[in-house]
Amino acid sequence: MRDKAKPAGETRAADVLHRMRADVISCTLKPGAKLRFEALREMYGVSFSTLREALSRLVAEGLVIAEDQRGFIVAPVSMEDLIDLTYVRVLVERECLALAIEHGDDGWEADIIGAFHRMDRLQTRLGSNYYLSEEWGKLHGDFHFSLVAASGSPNLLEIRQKLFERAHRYRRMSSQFRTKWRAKDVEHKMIMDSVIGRDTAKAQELIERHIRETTENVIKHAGHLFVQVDDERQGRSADVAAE
Amino acid sequence: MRDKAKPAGETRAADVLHRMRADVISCTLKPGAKLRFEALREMYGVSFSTLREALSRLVAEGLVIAEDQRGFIVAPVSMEDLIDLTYVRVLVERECLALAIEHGDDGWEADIIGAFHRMDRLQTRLGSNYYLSEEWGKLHGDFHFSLVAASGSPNLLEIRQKLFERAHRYRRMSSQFRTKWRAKDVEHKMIMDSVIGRDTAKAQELIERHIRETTENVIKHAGHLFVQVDDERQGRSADVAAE
DNA sequence: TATGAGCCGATTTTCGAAAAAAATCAAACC
DNA sequence: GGTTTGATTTTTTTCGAAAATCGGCTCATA
Repeated sequence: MRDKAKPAGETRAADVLHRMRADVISCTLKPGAKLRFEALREMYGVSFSTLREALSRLVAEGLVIAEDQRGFIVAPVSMEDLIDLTYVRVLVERECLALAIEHGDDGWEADIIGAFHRMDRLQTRLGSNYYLSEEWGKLHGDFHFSLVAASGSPNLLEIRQKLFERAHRYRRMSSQFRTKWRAKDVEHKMIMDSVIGRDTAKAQELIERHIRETTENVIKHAGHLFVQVDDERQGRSADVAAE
Repeated sequence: MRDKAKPAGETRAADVLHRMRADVISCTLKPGAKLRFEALREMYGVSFSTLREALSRLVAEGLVIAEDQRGFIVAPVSMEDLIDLTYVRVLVERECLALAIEHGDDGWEADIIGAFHRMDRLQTRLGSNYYLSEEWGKLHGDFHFSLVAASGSPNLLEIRQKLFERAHRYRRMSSQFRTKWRAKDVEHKMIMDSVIGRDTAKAQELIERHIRETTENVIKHAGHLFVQVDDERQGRSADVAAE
């Protein structure tokens, strides 16, 4: 992420918002890190007010926390949050799946197959370290979204998307520490088949396991990074600052 | 809401955020209304940037919509949104209740009883038109929150809260047009009793009916206000502007 | 030595003017 | 007559300087 912005069509603040969200999710901006305006201004090439606007939206999304009169920090990660997040995601994803399977039409099925193949193809092309790639993360997100896209509930889908992004940050944390990746592609294939086969119970069962196993892997590989919240304002973070 | 702010402890932008959120929810700022900066600046007595920050957060909360390069509007209301919102709320409230009943302790029960009595007392004091009062709306919200406060899932509670506020806007819309109020207090009492009696199934059943009946009443009394989304950008809104 | 009042540098928060973009209106053209 | 083009006005968006606030430090006092 360097100097000059490229505000193509959208507003400059919206551009910064997108970039900052991506940077938080990908842990380029590390959990718990203090966000100093001077540094951010240089990083994204915009002014105070514009930054502040982007930060404010991230606050409302739960990716950044505002401490009144004391600036902003990247939302910390913790074991408790990961576990809670997993719980809520299971609830929401199961419901989304049921709705989508109920309402989905042929076009929806086609989109799923398309999304799967895009993800699968890139995976083959990138080889064993595919999961570190930013682009694969995107396609993986698209695939999971395609499964539930036909749910017909905008409100639920919006909630799902925010939870997914929060979880992606945890996935990303663990992927740095892993040398071998479990057979996700097989899981994805099975989930897709059960969804298109309109087997609601099985699809829900599979997605739940998929989510839970991912969480377990995150805890196993990245659990040591999590902040143990002390008593006072102390528990800054286990890790680095913005720069 | 007039001129000078009272930024007690919190930041001025946070203060404006709270006031604007209340004004959107209470429909002082009408659904679909264009939000012009000059007018808002006068209304809340702060500068452009500060306003923009507050608006940005409301955007992420779904109460305000940003149209790139064309400013902000209050999120419109619609039949479809109300129905979808109701669906999601039922799902979330049921889950929250189950969790709270499972995890709640004595203190939790005491808080519920306290919240109920505060609401009930004000209701008696205000007489037949209690539901128009801003203060009752607050205590009503507090009561419903107390029921689920012990759920132990911060993420789910946060989602619940935002959904509740969105729904409050619809409730508020209909309350203007109603002369008689159904026996909510009896319903609240029954819900409270089943929750404290740890009867999960019954509590879920009652809260679901409570939500659905409220929605039906909103549709009956305020349905005519909803925007029928036309084709193009046209569907401005059925109603008035900020001032 | 412990306590705390007051000052100083660093950082955040607010402001309103300036730049950019969209909307409005009018004249010219087909 | 109706549509396009271009200038003017209104509204939004961005900027960086100025004000407010915080956190740490010193130093006086008990």
